[in-house]
Amino acid sequence: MKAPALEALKQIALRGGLGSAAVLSSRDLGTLLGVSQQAASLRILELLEAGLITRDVGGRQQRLQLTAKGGEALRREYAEYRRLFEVAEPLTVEGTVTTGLGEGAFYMRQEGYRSQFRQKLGFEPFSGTLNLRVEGRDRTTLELLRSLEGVPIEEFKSGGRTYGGAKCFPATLRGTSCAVILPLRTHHEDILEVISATNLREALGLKDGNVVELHIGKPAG
Amino acid sequence: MKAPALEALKQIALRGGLGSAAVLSSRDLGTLLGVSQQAASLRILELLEAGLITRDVGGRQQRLQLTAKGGEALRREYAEYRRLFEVAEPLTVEGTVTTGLGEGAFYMRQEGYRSQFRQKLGFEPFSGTLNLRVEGRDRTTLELLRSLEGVPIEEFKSGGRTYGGAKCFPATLRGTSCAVILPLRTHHEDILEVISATNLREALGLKDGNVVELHIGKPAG
DNA sequence: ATTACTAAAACTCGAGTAA
DNA sequence: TTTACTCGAGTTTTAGTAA
Repeated sequence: MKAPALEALKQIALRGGLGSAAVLSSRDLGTLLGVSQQAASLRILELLEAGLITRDVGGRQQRLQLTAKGGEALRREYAEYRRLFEVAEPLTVEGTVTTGLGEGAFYMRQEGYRSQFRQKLGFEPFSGTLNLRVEGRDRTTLELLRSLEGVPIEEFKSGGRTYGGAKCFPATLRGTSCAVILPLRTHHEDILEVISATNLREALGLKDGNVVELHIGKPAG
Repeated sequence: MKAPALEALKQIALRGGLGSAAVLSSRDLGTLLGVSQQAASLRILELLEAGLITRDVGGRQQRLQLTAKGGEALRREYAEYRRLFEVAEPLTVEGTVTTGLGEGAFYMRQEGYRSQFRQKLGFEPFSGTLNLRVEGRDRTTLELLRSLEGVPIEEFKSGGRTYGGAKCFPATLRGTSCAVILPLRTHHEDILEVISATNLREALGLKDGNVVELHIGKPAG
């Protein structure tokens, strides 16, 4: 997609075309873009052709609205900017301590994972995970983490079944170094699993409902 | 600024040119942008000309780095995308209490402003402003605010001079309701001015260097 | 008032190439 | 290898104008 078209798409979205229809003449769009009415008219035709917007030319005032495809195009662009500004600095996530189903501990006992943690994170993990529930705007940060590379944990087979891959992000929790682990095939839950060399719950005296800040340091792109 | 130049600036930033220098030949930049080496070379010259990047052509490998101006340009763009996808939730900004030059207090004594605050914000403002310095990633939120409408404060004339317009955003600071005021003709400083019915500095016992969280509630698009 | 066509001007691009 | 110039081809833009 060409840059001028994306710019036009963004302006239509800013004028309300993302969730609803934006009333926007080609002259006004031209003014917003700093080009002529004719050029803006062309932009609109291009966007229609590419299936990024729909139009309703009701005599006097045309109404422009982004399609799902158009919204996705903007979201991809947005993700690049987020990567630029949110990843450059350490990420902080606030989470509420919760008790999981115990599967975390089951996976943490598998040697196929343990050896990778030793090698790639540099510590022998305690055989249990600390589950943090993430809420509100911090969920955006969780989504961002999912889009980053992190430290790859490879999948492996053992005892006739496959253990899926994951990615880790070194972090600190109340000064204790640890790591966030995200399964590659995630269910997009709002839960962060934290592993550490020690039993974080005991070492830090954490109870269900406690709110903690997790600092995720400079993850790789 | 033209869209292709912005695109090039973004790619340089994504390759590490935001905080540090990106090693990036014009051929590689061309590949990233989907244009020829020659066109990418032109882009670089344009960005240098506009003062958005600096370059260090050390023989074999040129190093490109964004200037403060270049970083700001990207941040403004980012703010527009955030406006599209994130405005639904209340904004939180962290700021450090600082002492300004006292012009804030001068403006706050002008009846032309005071009457508008009474009418539009519903309180009689204390004749002084609390200056908060905003740093790091929160500067993006400041840009986002600048791109929003807020409560308009009209310009007016008095005593032979013109007092410029501004916009306000109702907010709370440590539970005390207040408002952020942004001049329309801003110098893009990293300072937020906060007004309130009370002397916030005294009422909350704030001193220079104290860090406070400002919650800006659901600003209008 | 709109949108959008035509034609010409103005740009931008990439090939060739120099340094 | 680099970067970046010239120049012709192709593309985009705008003014004029129709519908």
